[in-house]
Amino acid sequence: MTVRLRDIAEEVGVSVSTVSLVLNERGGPMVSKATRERVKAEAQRLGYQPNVAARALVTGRTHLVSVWLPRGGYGPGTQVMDALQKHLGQRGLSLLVHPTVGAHQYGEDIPPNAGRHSDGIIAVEGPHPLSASAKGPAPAGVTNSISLGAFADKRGDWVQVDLAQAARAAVEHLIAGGRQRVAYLRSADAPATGDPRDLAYSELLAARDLPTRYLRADGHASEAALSAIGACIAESGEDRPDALFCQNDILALGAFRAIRDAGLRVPDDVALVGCDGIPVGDYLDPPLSTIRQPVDEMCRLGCEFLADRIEHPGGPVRGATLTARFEPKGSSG
Amino acid sequence: MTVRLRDIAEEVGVSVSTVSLVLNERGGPMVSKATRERVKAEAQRLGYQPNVAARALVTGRTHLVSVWLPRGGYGPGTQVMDALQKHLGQRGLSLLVHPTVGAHQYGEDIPPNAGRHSDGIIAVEGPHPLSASAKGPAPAGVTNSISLGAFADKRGDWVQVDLAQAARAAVEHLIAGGRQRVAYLRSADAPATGDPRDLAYSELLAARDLPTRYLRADGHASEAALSAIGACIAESGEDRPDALFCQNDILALGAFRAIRDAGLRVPDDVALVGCDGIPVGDYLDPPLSTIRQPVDEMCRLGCEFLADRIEHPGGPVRGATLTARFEPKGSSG
DNA sequence: CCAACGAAGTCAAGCGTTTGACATGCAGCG
DNA sequence: CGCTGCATGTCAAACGCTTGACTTCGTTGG
Repeated sequence: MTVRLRDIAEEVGVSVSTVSLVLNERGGPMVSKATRERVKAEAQRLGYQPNVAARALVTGRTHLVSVWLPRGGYGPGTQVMDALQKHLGQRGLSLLVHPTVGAHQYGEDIPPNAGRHSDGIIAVEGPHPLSASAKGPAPAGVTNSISLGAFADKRGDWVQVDLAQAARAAVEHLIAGGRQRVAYLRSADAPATGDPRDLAYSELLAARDLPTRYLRADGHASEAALSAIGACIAESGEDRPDALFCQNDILALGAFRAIRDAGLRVPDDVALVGCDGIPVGDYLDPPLSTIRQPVDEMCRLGCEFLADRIEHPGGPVRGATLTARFEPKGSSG
Repeated sequence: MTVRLRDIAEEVGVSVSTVSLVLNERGGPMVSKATRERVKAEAQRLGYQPNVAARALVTGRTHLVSVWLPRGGYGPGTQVMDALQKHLGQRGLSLLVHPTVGAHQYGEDIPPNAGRHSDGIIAVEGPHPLSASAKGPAPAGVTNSISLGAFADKRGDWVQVDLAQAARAAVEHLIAGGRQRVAYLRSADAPATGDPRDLAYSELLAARDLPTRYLRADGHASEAALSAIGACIAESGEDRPDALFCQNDILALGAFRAIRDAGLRVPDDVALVGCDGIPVGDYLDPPLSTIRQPVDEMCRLGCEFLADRIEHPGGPVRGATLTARFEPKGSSG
């Protein structure tokens, strides 16, 4: 059988309360040094581990945090998870991961009792679970949550990654390289409006009187980009884009291949810029120009804000803005 | 406040037990259709969601499953998580993810109470948590676990992916392509012995009287492969390998780049084969030859075995072997 | 010598569910 | 009319832990 507080208490000859007091190092009534030592030793010897359910029942805290993470096309997913684990772990919290259908919608992937298991929710590239825009069932009993990413929802705690400057830098870099027909490739799954990449693109091209061209991949996956760009090149002839700004690196990967499949070269024939800074980008030939997101810092702040809110539910709303950096590499000329 | 069984009971005018009985559809005492409807309606109206901690305390089940997943260099990580979520979700289980330091060792990443939160553990490319070889603290109260992957630990339930045939096919493919100096690149973090890729390599080369050459990357990351292969090429001169069999795709990625950085071409100068079948492999130029793991099937079976064991802890040990497939693409000529 | 006090520890209620044992009422039967 | 049997429901203990209120006892100050 698993060992309970009572087992330790009986062994040592004290009450259950005393054992609890000792093991939790609480400030309550005092326990003599001698008893404390005996209790600790016995707990150690028996290999006691608290029953988290019982503890959660009375304290109302589980020391678990739910992470709602876009599935599939979300490139930085692994980095985000590792970073979150690192920072949450330092505060004694573990990760309950719910991959969701996509950015800004939660769908069927979140069980209705999702909120009950955890002390808080980290919505990566998604709105706060209770917001009107959070499609899908609102889990019961959720009060602590934070929204992270480029599309952070600011109706609660948030950490936003500002892509605007980097996006402008990227587009200007393409234009400065002499590109005349710059296209923008976005995923059909992404929020349609307010994308800072899109904004930078349309603004800067308009300012130079260059034509814009919007391409749409049917989903987040590389495959979708592959067929979208393949079709675009096939039907455009000489009019095909000579530069491509992709909403994310996964799409860029598909575009990369479509360009080569068409017998064209990157960056000579088509310059390519992605977004996110996924690790494999550096290992392509040529390496992928990208907008690198400060994933670790974003997660660090997010964990700090959420952990603080869990401790003090009534505290003021907190937010922070980080800036992404454009990193030109070989793929953009 | 959150709504409890008692709130529903008072509203409807029945006892808490009755409400519990209705909501759990248990076979116990009968409840009239009329009451049942009233209870359900009221639960719906109040938005009742059970307190999982209280339930876990009495039933001993949390409906959570811990996944111990190698961090960093483990390519199929995201695929595995998505597949596990899909299959566990169908059985009402959610995912508690613990990224660990690496295959076959758990280290500091597993909190000592990890076992208490979940009904079972899925050790991906790792030994059963209670095995002697599971370095790191053995979490208390763990009885249900399954080991998944190429290095499945068979001292409990397991699903193994057999790489042997595919590895032989890969090596033979390289030899058949006329390669004379085939090298094998492995990670220093991987288990040193019993690797079927290694075995196929050494056996088949010996059978042909071809020289073997072992290269070692200092870790799982592409970066480690980059410097290992870079150094190898620099110091070998004409003697450099003309084919490279990599323990996994992430390493292959680094090797890919090192080869190009040295001014050599894939596959003309060096043929390349990886292992795992990570999604990006298809988008490289040329696409990466790889040994594709049946990730989804592995996860499906793993979830089935584990879920069954959770239901019937005393059942017989179960195991299954799946075979990986060699998929030659452009990178191996 | 007695009141007051602090240190050390215990009591017991309560967290929200589940569940086997029991209660109630009514129909049918001999 | 008393009994059995069934349908419908309630009781109350238990799960393991936390915590505010309380007890006990030895010491100290007046």
